[in-house]
Amino acid sequence: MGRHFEFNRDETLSKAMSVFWQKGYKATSMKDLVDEMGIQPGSIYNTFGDKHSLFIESIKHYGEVVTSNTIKILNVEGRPLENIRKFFQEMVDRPSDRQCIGCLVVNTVVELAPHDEQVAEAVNTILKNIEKAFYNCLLKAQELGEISAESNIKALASYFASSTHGLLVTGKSAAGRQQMKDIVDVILSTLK
Amino acid sequence: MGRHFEFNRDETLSKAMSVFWQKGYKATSMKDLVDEMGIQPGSIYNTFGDKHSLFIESIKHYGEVVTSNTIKILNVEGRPLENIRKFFQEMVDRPSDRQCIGCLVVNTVVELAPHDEQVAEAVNTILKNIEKAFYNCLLKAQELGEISAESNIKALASYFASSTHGLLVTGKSAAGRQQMKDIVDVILSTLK
DNA sequence: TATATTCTTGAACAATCATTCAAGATTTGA
DNA sequence: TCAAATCTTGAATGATTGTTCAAGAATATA
Repeated sequence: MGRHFEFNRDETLSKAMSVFWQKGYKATSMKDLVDEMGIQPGSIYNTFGDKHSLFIESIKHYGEVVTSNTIKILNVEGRPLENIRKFFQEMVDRPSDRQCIGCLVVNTVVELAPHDEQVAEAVNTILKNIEKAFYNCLLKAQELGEISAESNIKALASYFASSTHGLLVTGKSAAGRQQMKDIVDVILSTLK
Repeated sequence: MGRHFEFNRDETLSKAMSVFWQKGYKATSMKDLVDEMGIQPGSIYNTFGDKHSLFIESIKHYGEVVTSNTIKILNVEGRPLENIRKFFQEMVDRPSDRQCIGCLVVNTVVELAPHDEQVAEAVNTILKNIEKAFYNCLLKAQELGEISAESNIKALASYFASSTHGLLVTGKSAAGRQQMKDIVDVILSTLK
């Protein structure tokens, strides 16, 4: 009983996520959120709590929607190493505006994680998922004999995750496509 | 003629730089700067202009003092590849609080560069210097026969710079020392 | 239809933000 | 010693911040 919600919770959360992704946490004002989400402050506070809680939810939403979609390619059946190559190729092929906004998780690690325990926890969960995806992929590659049984795939997984972060930062600066391609070539050379 | 300055310009600039480094641009308030720099708003505005100008100067100061000191190791005479290894070893050996604040340039690339042309320019200048340092080091390695003449040292220089950014992000998250060491081992394996 | 319940609105709030400026302090040159 | 010049101070400014809340709108049940 009572009045119905006039907006879809997931849709507005997704819009909030986009604003935080583009502008960062501190630079996003409640006015920005009101404008973009299309609902008034009261509805935001009633639905998501305060700005900080909305941000935490936005990060989790990012992990469930954006990140999990990005790393899906690593789970494709067939040739694991080829999946890793495609993953990095994908990072190079992004249009320049997409390079500029980078990744909400990496952006947040840099801006907030060291000063905010709650944010750090939400972000680290996603980071672990990324690393796990690389690890599982490398494990399959090892089982299929695509890489040596002596390879330290735990170290390799951490390395590919860290390399991804590096590319996301490099993509945000004035790096051109060719430079990104060069870097990816070297990153992937560790698989030979 | 007239009253003398009671503070040293470079010293206060260095203090401002430290605050921005620790907290980021948006999260640093004028009150923070007044507290840390030890001078009143009027003196800050009189000496450095507004907050944004002070930030630009802080970045340039960082490039001249911190970055240039960090990459100095790449120019040491003798065995260039050993210099690169020492450079990355240095990144691993940093204490955890140093890992957390990361690098002002990388922090700024992520937080501001995509939305602020002036900042982007100041930051890109430093990024180019880092890459150039790697390039010159690799060039010497090639001349000394430490690496093959066929190596694409331009790509390698971009790669090492990008890898450094990745490590700085990884260091800001919950990564432990062993994980950082593992990553560095893989990064350096491209030199073999 | 009447009442209770719940969501929406947006004006109002106190706190904080970056910035300014007039008054006071200090120094130099006359 | 006086006047001009320059730096320091910190209260005041208006804008913006995140947040609240009372009034209005919509729905469900009785």
